[in-house]
Amino acid sequence: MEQDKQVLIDFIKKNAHTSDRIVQEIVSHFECKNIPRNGFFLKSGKVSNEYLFLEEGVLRAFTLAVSGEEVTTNFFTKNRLVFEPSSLFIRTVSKENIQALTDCKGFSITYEKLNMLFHSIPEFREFGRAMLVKEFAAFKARTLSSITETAEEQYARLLAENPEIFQSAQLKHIASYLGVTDSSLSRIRRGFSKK
Amino acid sequence: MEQDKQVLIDFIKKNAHTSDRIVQEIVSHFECKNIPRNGFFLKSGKVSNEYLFLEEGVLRAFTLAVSGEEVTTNFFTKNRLVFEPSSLFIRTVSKENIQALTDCKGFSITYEKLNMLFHSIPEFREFGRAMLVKEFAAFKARTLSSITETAEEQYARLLAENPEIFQSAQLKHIASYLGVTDSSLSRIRRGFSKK
DNA sequence: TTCATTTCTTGTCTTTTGGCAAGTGTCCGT
DNA sequence: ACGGACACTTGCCAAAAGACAAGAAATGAA
Repeated sequence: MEQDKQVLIDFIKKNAHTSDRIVQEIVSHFECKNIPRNGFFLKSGKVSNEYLFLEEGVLRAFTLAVSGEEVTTNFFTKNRLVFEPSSLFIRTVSKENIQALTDCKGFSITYEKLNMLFHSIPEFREFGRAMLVKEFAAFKARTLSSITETAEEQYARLLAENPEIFQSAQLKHIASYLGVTDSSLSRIRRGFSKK
Repeated sequence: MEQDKQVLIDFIKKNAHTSDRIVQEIVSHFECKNIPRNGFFLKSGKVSNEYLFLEEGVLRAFTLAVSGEEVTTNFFTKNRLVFEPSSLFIRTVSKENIQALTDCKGFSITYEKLNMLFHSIPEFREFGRAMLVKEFAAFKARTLSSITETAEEQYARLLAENPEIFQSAQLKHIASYLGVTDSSLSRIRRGFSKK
Protein backbone atom coordinates (compact mmCIF):
# COMPACT_ATOMS: atom_id res chain seq x y z
CA MET A 1 0.00 0.00 0.00
CA GLU A 2 1.28 3.37 -1.06
CA GLN A 3 1.69 6.32 1.24
CA ASP A 4 0.81 9.79 0.12
CA LYS A 5 4.09 11.24 -1.04
CA GLN A 6 2.69 14.50 -2.34
CA VAL A 7 4.65 16.66 0.11
CA LEU A 8 7.89 14.94 -0.86
CA ILE A 9 7.04 15.29 -4.53
CA ASP A 10 6.43 19.01 -4.09
CA PHE A 11 9.69 19.41 -2.20
CA ILE A 12 11.73 17.73 -4.90
CA LYS A 13 9.92 19.55 -7.68
CA LYS A 14 10.70 22.83 -6.03
CA ASN A 15 14.38 22.03 -5.57
CA ALA A 16 15.28 19.88 -8.56
CA HIS A 17 14.49 21.24 -11.96
CA THR A 18 13.35 18.22 -13.84
CA SER A 19 10.32 16.50 -15.31
CA ASP A 20 7.41 15.08 -13.36
CA ARG A 21 8.28 11.64 -14.67
CA ILE A 22 11.76 11.79 -13.18
CA VAL A 23 10.44 13.15 -9.90
CA GLN A 24 8.14 10.12 -9.78
CA GLU A 25 11.09 7.85 -10.43
CA ILE A 26 13.04 9.50 -7.62
CA VAL A 27 10.33 9.39 -4.99
CA SER A 28 9.55 5.77 -5.81
CA HIS A 29 12.79 4.88 -4.03
CA PHE A 30 11.84 6.63 -0.81
CA GLU A 31 10.13 4.62 1.87
CA CYS A 32 7.77 5.73 4.57
CA LYS A 33 9.61 6.22 7.84
CA ASN A 34 8.12 6.80 11.26
CA ILE A 35 10.10 7.56 14.38
CA PRO A 36 8.31 7.59 17.72
CA ARG A 37 8.99 10.32 20.24
CA ASN A 38 12.43 9.82 21.85
CA GLY A 39 13.39 7.35 19.14
CA PHE A 40 16.69 7.82 17.33
CA PHE A 41 17.24 8.60 13.68
CA LEU A 42 20.99 8.33 14.28
CA LYS A 43 23.06 7.18 17.24
CA SER A 44 26.60 8.29 17.86
CA GLY A 45 29.02 5.46 17.22
CA LYS A 46 27.05 4.28 14.19
CA VAL A 47 27.55 5.10 10.53
CA SER A 48 24.56 6.99 9.20
CA ASN A 49 22.84 5.16 6.39
CA GLU A 50 19.76 7.23 5.73
CA TYR A 51 18.67 10.44 4.11
CA LEU A 52 15.31 11.56 5.43
CA PHE A 53 12.68 14.00 4.29
CA LEU A 54 10.73 15.03 7.38
CA GLU A 55 7.05 15.54 6.70
CA GLU A 56 5.90 15.97 10.27
CA GLY A 57 7.59 16.33 13.65
CA VAL A 58 10.70 17.75 15.25
CA LEU A 59 14.13 16.20 15.79
CA ARG A 60 17.17 17.32 17.69
CA ALA A 61 20.85 16.66 16.98
CA PHE A 62 23.24 16.59 19.92
CA THR A 63 26.65 15.41 20.98
CA LEU A 64 28.19 14.72 24.34
CA ALA A 65 30.74 17.26 25.53
CA VAL A 66 33.82 16.07 27.39
CA SER A 67 32.17 17.20 30.61
CA GLY A 68 29.40 14.75 29.85
CA GLU A 69 26.46 17.01 29.17
CA GLU A 70 24.50 17.03 25.97
CA VAL A 71 25.04 19.90 23.56
CA THR A 72 22.30 20.49 21.02
CA THR A 73 23.81 21.14 17.61
CA ASN A 74 20.71 21.37 15.46
CA PHE A 75 16.96 21.18 15.30
CA PHE A 76 15.05 19.73 12.37
CA THR A 77 11.50 20.76 11.59
CA LYS A 78 9.00 19.64 9.02
CA ASN A 79 9.45 19.95 5.29
CA ARG A 80 13.18 19.70 5.33
CA LEU A 81 15.87 17.07 4.97
CA VAL A 82 17.50 15.34 7.90
CA PHE A 83 20.97 13.90 7.43
CA GLU A 84 24.45 14.04 8.92
CA PRO A 85 26.75 14.83 6.00
CA SER A 86 30.08 13.59 7.29
CA SER A 87 28.79 10.28 8.55
CA LEU A 88 26.49 9.64 5.60
CA PHE A 89 28.79 10.74 2.80
CA ILE A 90 32.23 9.90 4.14
CA ARG A 91 30.97 6.75 5.86
CA THR A 92 32.48 7.61 9.20
CA VAL A 93 31.25 6.88 12.67
CA SER A 94 28.93 9.65 13.83
CA LYS A 95 29.69 11.83 16.83
CA GLU A 96 26.16 13.11 16.75
CA ASN A 97 22.87 11.70 17.84
CA ILE A 98 19.65 12.69 16.12
CA GLN A 99 16.61 12.05 18.25
CA ALA A 100 12.90 12.64 17.78
CA LEU A 101 11.38 15.21 20.12
CA THR A 102 7.90 14.35 18.88
CA ASP A 103 6.49 11.49 16.88
CA CYS A 104 7.92 11.98 13.41
CA LYS A 105 6.92 10.85 9.99
CA GLY A 106 8.64 11.24 6.68
CA PHE A 107 10.28 9.41 3.83
CA SER A 108 13.77 7.99 3.82
CA ILE A 109 16.17 6.48 1.36
CA THR A 110 19.26 4.40 2.05
CA TYR A 111 22.75 5.60 1.24
CA GLU A 112 23.07 2.94 -1.40
CA LYS A 113 19.90 3.88 -3.26
CA LEU A 114 20.62 7.57 -2.88
CA ASN A 115 23.99 7.07 -4.50
CA MET A 116 22.46 5.00 -7.25
CA LEU A 117 20.05 7.85 -8.01
CA PHE A 118 22.85 10.41 -7.88
CA HIS A 119 24.69 8.38 -10.50
CA SER A 120 21.76 7.80 -12.78
CA ILE A 121 19.92 11.13 -12.54
CA PRO A 122 22.09 14.23 -13.02
CA GLU A 123 19.30 16.59 -11.96
CA PHE A 124 18.96 14.70 -8.69
CA ARG A 125 22.71 14.85 -8.23
CA GLU A 126 22.41 18.61 -8.55
CA PHE A 127 19.59 18.55 -6.05
CA GLY A 128 21.81 16.63 -3.64
CA ARG A 129 24.62 19.09 -4.03
CA ALA A 130 22.29 22.04 -3.61
CA MET A 131 20.83 20.56 -0.43
CA LEU A 132 24.29 19.93 0.97
CA VAL A 133 25.41 23.44 0.21
CA LYS A 134 22.19 24.85 1.58
CA GLU A 135 22.70 23.03 4.87
CA PHE A 136 26.28 24.23 4.97
CA ALA A 137 25.25 27.83 4.34
CA ALA A 138 22.50 27.65 6.96
CA PHE A 139 24.96 26.23 9.44
CA LYS A 140 27.47 28.98 8.74
CA ALA A 141 24.82 31.65 9.12
CA ARG A 142 23.81 30.28 12.47
CA THR A 143 27.38 30.05 13.69
CA LEU A 144 27.94 33.61 12.67
CA SER A 145 24.90 34.78 14.59
CA SER A 146 26.18 32.94 17.65
CA ILE A 147 29.21 35.22 17.55
CA THR A 148 27.61 38.49 16.56
CA GLU A 149 24.33 38.24 18.45
CA THR A 150 23.59 37.99 22.14
CA ALA A 151 21.86 34.88 23.43
CA GLU A 152 18.78 37.05 23.80
CA GLU A 153 18.73 38.01 20.14
CA GLN A 154 19.36 34.44 19.06
CA TYR A 155 16.51 33.26 21.22
CA ALA A 156 14.19 35.84 19.71
CA ARG A 157 15.13 34.84 16.21
CA LEU A 158 14.76 31.14 16.84
CA LEU A 159 11.35 31.81 18.32
CA ALA A 160 10.32 33.90 15.32
CA GLU A 161 11.68 31.51 12.69
CA ASN A 162 11.02 28.14 14.25
CA PRO A 163 8.25 28.48 16.82
CA GLU A 164 7.36 24.80 16.51
CA ILE A 165 10.62 23.91 18.25
CA PHE A 166 9.37 25.53 21.44
CA GLN A 167 6.37 23.22 21.55
CA SER A 168 8.55 20.15 21.82
CA ALA A 169 12.06 20.96 23.01
CA GLN A 170 13.04 21.34 26.62
CA LEU A 171 14.59 24.52 27.88
CA LYS A 172 17.96 22.89 28.38
CA HIS A 173 17.97 21.66 24.78
CA ILE A 174 17.51 25.18 23.50
CA ALA A 175 19.94 26.59 26.06
CA SER A 176 22.81 24.36 24.96
CA TYR A 177 21.97 25.15 21.33
CA LEU A 178 22.44 28.83 22.12
CA GLY A 179 25.54 28.20 24.20
CA VAL A 180 24.15 29.28 27.56
CA THR A 181 22.99 27.47 30.69
CA ASP A 182 19.36 26.73 31.26
CA SER A 183 19.09 29.13 34.16
CA SER A 184 20.49 31.95 32.05
CA LEU A 185 18.00 31.16 29.32
CA SER A 186 15.21 31.14 31.83
CA ARG A 187 16.20 34.65 32.89
CA ILE A 188 16.49 35.77 29.29
CA ARG A 189 12.97 34.51 28.75
CA ARG A 190 11.62 36.60 31.56
CA GLY A 191 13.26 39.55 29.95
CA PHE A 192 15.48 40.52 32.82
CA SER A 193 19.07 39.46 32.74
CA LYS A 194 19.33 42.69 34.69
CA LYS A 195 18.61 42.55 38.38
CA MET B 1 55.57 28.37 -19.52
CA GLU B 2 54.37 25.75 -17.06
CA GLN B 3 54.41 26.14 -13.32
CA ASP B 4 55.37 23.27 -11.07
CA LYS B 5 52.07 21.70 -10.13
CA GLN B 6 53.49 18.77 -8.23
CA VAL B 7 51.92 19.75 -4.90
CA LEU B 8 48.52 20.07 -6.52
CA ILE B 9 48.98 16.75 -8.27
CA ASP B 10 49.84 15.07 -4.99
CA PHE B 11 46.83 16.63 -3.29
CA ILE B 12 44.42 15.41 -5.93
CA LYS B 13 46.00 11.97 -6.08
CA LYS B 14 45.60 11.62 -2.36
CA ASN B 15 41.96 12.69 -2.41
CA ALA B 16 40.63 11.40 -5.72
CA HIS B 17 41.10 7.75 -6.48
CA THR B 18 41.88 7.75 -10.14
CA SER B 19 44.62 7.25 -12.69
CA ASP B 20 47.67 9.47 -13.14
CA ARG B 21 46.45 10.30 -16.62
CA ILE B 22 43.17 11.69 -15.34
CA VAL B 23 44.91 13.61 -12.59
CA GLN B 24 47.03 15.21 -15.30
CA GLU B 25 43.91 16.09 -17.23
CA ILE B 26 42.36 17.65 -14.14
CA VAL B 27 45.35 19.76 -13.12
CA SER B 28 45.82 21.00 -16.67
CA HIS B 29 42.75 23.17 -16.14
CA PHE B 30 44.13 24.85 -13.03
CA GLU B 31 46.01 28.09 -13.46
CA CYS B 32 48.70 29.62 -11.34
CA LYS B 33 47.23 32.18 -8.98
CA ASN B 34 49.13 34.65 -6.83
CA ILE B 35 47.54 36.97 -4.30
CA PRO B 36 49.67 39.65 -2.68
CA ARG B 37 49.42 40.31 1.03
CA ASN B 38 46.14 42.13 1.81
CA GLY B 39 44.76 41.24 -1.61
CA PHE B 40 41.31 39.69 -1.82
CA PHE B 41 40.42 36.25 -3.07
CA LEU B 42 36.74 37.10 -2.59
CA LYS B 43 34.94 40.31 -1.76
CA SER B 44 31.54 40.46 -0.13
CA GLY B 45 28.90 41.59 -2.59
CA LYS B 46 30.47 39.57 -5.41
CA VAL B 47 29.63 36.09 -6.62
CA SER B 48 32.58 33.79 -6.06
CA ASN B 49 33.90 32.33 -9.27
CA GLU B 50 37.00 30.47 -8.21
CA TYR B 51 38.09 27.31 -6.49
CA LEU B 52 41.63 27.61 -5.20
CA PHE B 53 44.25 25.17 -4.05
CA LEU B 54 46.57 27.09 -1.73
CA GLU B 55 50.19 26.02 -2.04
CA GLU B 56 51.72 28.71 0.10
CA GLY B 57 50.44 31.45 2.39
CA VAL B 58 47.59 32.20 4.78
CA LEU B 59 44.17 33.69 4.11
CA ARG B 60 41.41 34.87 6.40
CA ALA B 61 37.64 34.84 5.82
CA PHE B 62 35.57 37.47 7.58
CA THR B 63 32.21 39.21 7.51
CA LEU B 64 31.01 42.48 8.89
CA ALA B 65 28.73 42.25 11.91
CA VAL B 66 25.80 44.64 12.20
CA SER B 67 27.81 46.63 14.71
CA GLY B 68 30.36 47.15 11.95
CA GLU B 69 33.33 45.20 13.21
CA GLU B 70 34.96 42.38 11.29
CA VAL B 71 34.33 38.85 12.48
CA THR B 72 36.81 36.24 11.35
CA THR B 73 35.00 33.11 10.23
CA ASN B 74 37.87 31.01 8.97
CA PHE B 75 41.58 30.75 8.33
CA PHE B 76 43.07 28.96 5.35
CA THR B 77 46.58 27.55 5.43
CA LYS B 78 48.72 25.85 2.84
CA ASN B 79 47.89 22.58 1.14
CA ARG B 80 44.18 22.99 1.35
CA LEU B 81 41.33 24.26 -0.75
CA VAL B 82 39.93 27.76 -0.48
CA PHE B 83 36.34 28.35 -1.56
CA GLU B 84 33.07 29.72 -0.30
CA PRO B 85 30.52 26.98 -0.95
CA SER B 86 27.28 28.93 -0.96
CA SER B 87 28.50 31.71 -3.20
CA LEU B 88 30.44 29.45 -5.55
CA PHE B 89 27.93 26.64 -5.86
CA ILE B 90 24.61 28.41 -5.50
CA ARG B 91 25.85 31.48 -7.36
CA THR B 92 24.75 33.91 -4.70
CA VAL B 93 26.31 37.14 -3.59
CA SER B 94 28.88 36.48 -0.89
CA LYS B 95 28.55 37.85 2.62
CA GLU B 96 32.13 36.88 3.27
CA ASN B 97 35.45 38.37 2.33
CA ILE B 98 38.51 36.20 1.90
CA GLN B 99 41.71 38.17 2.20
CA ALA B 100 45.39 37.23 2.06
CA LEU B 101 47.27 37.71 5.31
CA THR B 102 50.55 36.93 3.57
CA ASP B 103 51.61 36.71 -0.04
CA CYS B 104 49.83 33.64 -1.35
CA LYS B 105 50.42 31.31 -4.23
CA GLY B 106 48.37 28.44 -5.50
CA PHE B 107 46.33 27.14 -8.39
CA SER B 108 42.79 28.10 -9.22
CA ILE B 109 40.05 26.99 -11.55
CA THR B 110 36.95 28.88 -12.58
CA TYR B 111 33.47 27.77 -11.65
CA GLU B 112 32.72 27.01 -15.25
CA LYS B 113 35.71 24.76 -15.79
CA LEU B 114 35.25 23.13 -12.44
CA ASN B 115 31.71 22.24 -13.36
CA MET B 116 32.79 20.96 -16.72
CA LEU B 117 35.28 18.64 -15.01
CA PHE B 118 32.66 17.55 -12.49
CA HIS B 119 30.43 16.56 -15.37
CA SER B 120 33.06 14.79 -17.40
CA ILE B 121 35.10 13.06 -14.68
CA PRO B 122 33.05 11.12 -12.11
CA GLU B 123 36.06 10.57 -9.86
CA PHE B 124 36.66 14.30 -9.73
CA ARG B 125 33.01 14.84 -8.95
CA GLU B 126 33.46 12.51 -6.00
CA PHE B 127 36.54 14.47 -5.02
CA GLY B 128 34.49 17.66 -5.09
CA ARG B 129 31.79 16.20 -2.96
CA ALA B 130 34.31 14.78 -0.52
CA MET B 131 36.02 18.16 -0.20
CA LEU B 132 32.71 19.90 0.39
CA VAL B 133 31.71 17.40 3.03
CA LYS B 134 35.14 17.61 4.62
CA GLU B 135 34.87 21.38 4.91
CA PHE B 136 31.42 21.02 6.34
CA ALA B 137 32.57 18.48 8.91
CA ALA B 138 35.56 20.60 9.88
CA PHE B 139 33.33 23.60 10.29
CA LYS B 140 30.93 21.67 12.48
CA ALA B 141 33.73 20.36 14.63
CA ARG B 142 35.02 23.86 15.17
CA THR B 143 31.60 25.23 16.01
CA LEU B 144 31.13 22.46 18.52
CA SER B 145 34.41 23.25 20.20
CA SER B 146 33.38 26.89 20.43
CA ILE B 147 30.49 25.77 22.61
CA THR B 148 32.16 23.08 24.67
CA GLU B 149 35.59 24.63 25.12
CA THR B 150 36.68 27.84 26.79
CA ALA B 151 38.35 30.50 24.68
CA GLU B 152 41.57 29.48 26.39
CA GLU B 153 41.31 25.88 25.24
CA GLN B 154 40.35 26.92 21.74
CA TYR B 155 43.33 29.21 21.59
CA ALA B 156 45.62 26.43 22.73
CA ARG B 157 44.27 24.06 20.11
CA LEU B 158 44.48 26.57 17.30
CA LEU B 159 48.07 27.24 18.29
CA ALA B 160 48.89 23.54 18.35
CA GLU B 161 47.13 22.68 15.10
CA ASN B 162 47.78 25.78 13.01
CA PRO B 163 50.80 27.58 14.36
CA GLU B 164 51.42 29.26 11.02
CA ILE B 165 48.33 31.39 11.52
CA PHE B 166 50.00 33.12 14.45
CA GLN B 167 52.84 34.27 12.26
CA SER B 168 50.55 36.30 10.07
CA ALA B 169 47.23 37.05 11.75
CA GLN B 170 46.66 39.94 14.08
CA LEU B 171 45.43 39.39 17.59
CA LYS B 172 42.03 40.89 16.82
CA HIS B 173 41.59 38.52 13.88
CA ILE B 174 42.11 35.52 16.12
CA ALA B 175 40.04 37.06 18.91
CA SER B 176 36.96 37.51 16.74
CA TYR B 177 37.47 33.97 15.39
CA LEU B 178 37.30 32.68 18.96
CA GLY B 179 34.39 34.95 19.84
CA VAL B 180 36.18 37.11 22.40
CA THR B 181 37.53 40.66 22.41
CA ASP B 182 41.16 41.32 21.72
CA SER B 183 41.80 42.48 25.26
CA SER B 184 40.36 39.27 26.63
CA LEU B 185 42.53 37.26 24.30
CA SER B 186 45.52 39.26 25.35
CA ARG B 187 44.82 38.33 28.96
CA ILE B 188 44.28 34.69 28.03
CA ARG B 189 47.63 34.70 26.34
CA ARG B 190 49.42 35.90 29.42
CA GLY B 191 47.81 33.01 31.20
CA PHE B 192 46.05 35.02 33.85
CA SER B 193 42.40 35.70 33.29
CA LYS B 194 42.51 35.34 37.05
CA LYS B 195 43.89 38.26 39.00
C1' DT C 1 -7.23 12.96 42.40
C1' DT C 2 -2.96 12.41 44.44
C1' DC C 3 1.84 11.67 44.57
C1' DA C 4 6.29 11.64 42.58
C1' DT C 5 9.39 12.93 39.14
C1' DT C 6 10.95 16.14 36.12
C1' DT C 7 11.27 20.71 34.37
C1' DC C 8 11.52 25.45 35.00
C1' DT C 9 12.20 29.69 37.70
C1' DT C 10 14.49 32.50 40.86
C1' DG C 11 17.81 34.26 44.51
C1' DT C 12 22.48 34.83 46.04
C1' DC C 13 27.08 34.86 45.16
C1' DT C 14 31.20 34.27 42.32
C1' DT C 15 33.65 34.27 38.07
C1' DT C 16 34.23 35.71 33.60
C1' DT C 17 34.14 38.94 30.13
C1' DG C 18 33.50 43.53 28.15
C1' DG C 19 34.35 48.64 27.72
C1' DC C 20 36.96 52.01 28.15
C1' DA C 21 41.41 54.32 28.31
C1' DA C 22 46.15 54.76 29.27
C1' DG C 23 50.53 53.04 28.50
C1' DT C 24 54.12 50.31 26.05
C1' DG C 25 56.01 48.47 22.05
C1' DT C 26 56.90 47.92 17.06
C1' DC C 27 57.14 48.98 12.45
C1' DC C 28 57.66 52.50 8.52
C1' DG C 29 58.61 56.34 6.07
C1' DT C 30 60.99 60.53 5.89
C1' DA D 1 67.08 59.33 14.45
C1' DC D 2 62.44 61.19 14.71
C1' DG D 3 57.49 61.14 14.46
C1' DG D 4 53.38 58.82 13.71
C1' DA D 5 50.40 55.10 13.00
C1' DC D 6 49.17 50.81 14.48
C1' DA D 7 49.24 46.67 17.46
C1' DC D 8 49.26 44.80 21.85
C1' DT D 9 48.98 44.91 26.98
C1' DT D 10 47.01 46.17 31.24
C1' DG D 11 44.18 48.37 34.98
C1' DC D 12 39.76 49.63 36.57
C1' DC D 13 35.09 49.21 36.80
C1' DA D 14 30.63 47.54 35.05
C1' DA D 15 27.87 44.08 32.92
C1' DA D 16 26.89 39.44 31.88
C1' DA D 17 26.85 34.75 32.76
C1' DG D 18 27.75 30.59 35.67
C1' DA D 19 27.24 27.59 39.95
C1' DC D 20 24.45 26.12 43.33
C1' DA D 21 20.35 25.55 45.72
C1' DA D 22 15.58 26.21 46.92
C1' DG D 23 11.11 26.47 45.50
C1' DA D 24 7.23 26.56 42.00
C1' DA D 25 5.05 24.51 38.17
C1' DA D 26 4.07 20.97 35.05
C1' DT D 27 3.79 16.22 33.77
C1' DG D 28 2.65 11.50 34.15
C1' DA D 29 1.46 7.31 36.51
C1' DA D 30 -1.32 4.79 39.68
